[in-house]
Amino acid sequence: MENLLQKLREKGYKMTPQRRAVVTALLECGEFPSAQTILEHVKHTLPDVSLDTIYRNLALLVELGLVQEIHLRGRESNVFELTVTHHHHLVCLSCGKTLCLDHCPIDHRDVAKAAKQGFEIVSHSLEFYGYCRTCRIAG
Amino acid sequence: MENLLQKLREKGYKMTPQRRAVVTALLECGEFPSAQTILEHVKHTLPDVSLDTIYRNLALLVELGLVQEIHLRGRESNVFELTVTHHHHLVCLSCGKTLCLDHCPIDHRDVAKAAKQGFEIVSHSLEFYGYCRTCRIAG
DNA sequence: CTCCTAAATCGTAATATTATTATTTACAAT
DNA sequence: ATTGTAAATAATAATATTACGATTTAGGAG
Repeated sequence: MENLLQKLREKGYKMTPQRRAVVTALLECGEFPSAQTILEHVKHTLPDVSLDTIYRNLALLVELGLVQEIHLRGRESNVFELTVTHHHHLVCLSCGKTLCLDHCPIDHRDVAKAAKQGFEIVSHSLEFYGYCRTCRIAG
Repeated sequence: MENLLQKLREKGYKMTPQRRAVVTALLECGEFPSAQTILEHVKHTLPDVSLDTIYRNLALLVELGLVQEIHLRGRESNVFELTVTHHHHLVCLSCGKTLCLDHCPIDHRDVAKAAKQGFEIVSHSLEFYGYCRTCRIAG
């Protein structure tokens, strides 16, 4: 949280009760909450918060690298996770379950070198899709 | 296109005029059309086509690995591209421009090994975000 | 502490995407 | 050519996500 405050100040952003509540919700909601789930949690303390505020703050946290957004191809809404260490996810196309993958195969410097166009990479989004063991056995 | 017909047959899917028109549109629309752009192109020959059909066929083509979907973080709608060779994209967070990156740093076997959970990976989605040379110079 | 200003918020509207249902159609087998 | 069946479609509704405008607020400067 102190990390967050510092990053906000660096970029001229402010701390608000709503913003703090979104972070708290991410800490308390368990694994992979959606924007809706976070909204309901935040409403316990801030009943008038708007969904737009949730999305806006999540987008900001993603931009700051403090939160990871996970795209569940075609399924329900996207889900979110506090970034403890940078990592990626496996999404099962059959049951929709999300699994963590500790390993990140991306090196921004290597990619920027391959690009050869003066592009400055600041982040990336990567998900793997397939079938989990349970669904493979069932299917 | 013959490649497409074969892949469809393998999995029990059918070829329809709408499906063919979506592929034609991808060939003729220039770089990175959105679902809306493809809809308008298809309407020239099939005026009653529905947007749902466009999305459904694009999703199928993505599933078959024949089309790549590009997520433009927070900007307009997603865009699509026929897969000639598998590759990824750089998206500029300032002007929204999309650039191709010939190189793919992902090896499904390595990742599956790292996962160690019997997960079978069939595809992945990867985009890089940052700032293109033009926007960096502009400041 | 008060003022100032950019940032943030809420409420609402607009857009993007997916799901549902009844009907139609491709295509393989007869 | 006819038929049967699973897949595909169009129309519509539902949901997810983003944008906009008026108002409020955080937080630094005086």
